[in-house]
Amino acid sequence: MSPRRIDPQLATTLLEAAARLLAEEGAAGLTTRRLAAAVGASTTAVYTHFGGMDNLVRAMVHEGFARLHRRMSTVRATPDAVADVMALGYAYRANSLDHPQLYQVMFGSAALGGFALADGDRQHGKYTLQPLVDAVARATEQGRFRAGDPLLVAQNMWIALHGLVSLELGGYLIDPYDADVCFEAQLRALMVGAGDEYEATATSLARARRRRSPRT
Amino acid sequence: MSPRRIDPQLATTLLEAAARLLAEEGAAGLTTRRLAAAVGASTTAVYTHFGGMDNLVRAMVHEGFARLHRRMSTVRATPDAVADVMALGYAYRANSLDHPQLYQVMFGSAALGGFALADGDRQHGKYTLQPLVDAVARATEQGRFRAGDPLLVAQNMWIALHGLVSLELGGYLIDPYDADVCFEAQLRALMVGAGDEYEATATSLARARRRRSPRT
DNA sequence: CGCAGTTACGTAACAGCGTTACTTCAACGA
DNA sequence: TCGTTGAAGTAACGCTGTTACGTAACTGCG
Repeated sequence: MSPRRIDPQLATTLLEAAARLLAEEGAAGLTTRRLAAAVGASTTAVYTHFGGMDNLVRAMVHEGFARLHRRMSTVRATPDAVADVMALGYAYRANSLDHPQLYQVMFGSAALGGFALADGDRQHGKYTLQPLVDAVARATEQGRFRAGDPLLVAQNMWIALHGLVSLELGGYLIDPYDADVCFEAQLRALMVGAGDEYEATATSLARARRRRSPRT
Repeated sequence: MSPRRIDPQLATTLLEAAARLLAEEGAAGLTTRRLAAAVGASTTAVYTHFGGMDNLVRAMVHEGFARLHRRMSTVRATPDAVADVMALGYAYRANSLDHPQLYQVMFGSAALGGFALADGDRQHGKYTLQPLVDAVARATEQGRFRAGDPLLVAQNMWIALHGLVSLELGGYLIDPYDADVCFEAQLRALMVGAGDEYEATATSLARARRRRSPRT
């Protein structure tokens, strides 16, 4: 193949093609050679622009966290802070289901050829969690949650949510309760665990369900 | 290398070597060639005994679930069923930390060369969960948990536990709350979420902590 | 005891992987 | 117009899982 014109946007093109490959064929389908073929370049392009597959995947992960943050940020505060927390849970799960392969790479559930995230990469979840922390703080101020550190409470909710999404994407939640049932039961249990009254969670859950956003 | 005597126990030898390789060098270190070299055989042995790396890993996963089940079964029922539930949580986490690489393979957090579990393999978690289901049922009978399906409650606890262990093993729980803090906070939140009184969970947690078993 | 038949295993190869010297050639400034 | 710079291609290295083929060892039968 003859040399192509130098394309300064090749980095972006590579990232988009990599995202498509990952989404359509999974982690095993994302290889340097297939990626290069997809954009009509050679495998060297990955190295000139990213220095290797590791960094390219890292860039995808950053984009994944940014998208998750954007999606969480669309959840607006309402007078019912507990419903806000639940709505954030819906948003988190919906984003994961919209980008399942990317989610599994973001949280190490899919090893891309021994690729490993650097320590710093994992901390992108911190600012992503901020909307949840805020909602938890408001629920605490409203007296629905027990007094406590909103960050710790939010982190534990995130942990539980991740468990559900992770097992759902892995296909472990099929018998006898599917992921939908587990998810809503878990949302209520999380709110009660944080201090809310069991009966009150039903109303907030109904409100949160009505706020579910369409696929992005 | 000259042909060795036919070893009918080579399958077992391979499994043990594979477990050691996985534990010591991680998923990336477990390759057919290194495995073959470790037992002084050729890569063909993997295929005659297992039909490929997939089935060998599957056998390791089965063993992993069996070991998890054994460990969960060591938790005895006491008059404080909530403490029993918590003790099962400790056992679950301890087993995962004792065999981190295996845990990540069991739950798909480490892709071994595109290896994927079959649907049936994932259902080994069902009987593994039985001790937890029993303990939840007893806590319900004792009036500490809200009336409800013990299986669903137990499954949600498992989901949250898996989230914690999964993120802990992935190195995501470092700032500002480490995994130990999150774990005990989550245990209490799970019990409260299931219906227990917040104050009562402190006593049960103290009991469960005293029952922690040494490494196996 | 001796001779098939079956099976376990090693050798060697294939395709594909990430990665990297080395080369070529387009783009830009003087 | 020419020299410099840097992006991209070619081709190779060592690694991976997998498999066709040959061989040697064990097993059952006469």
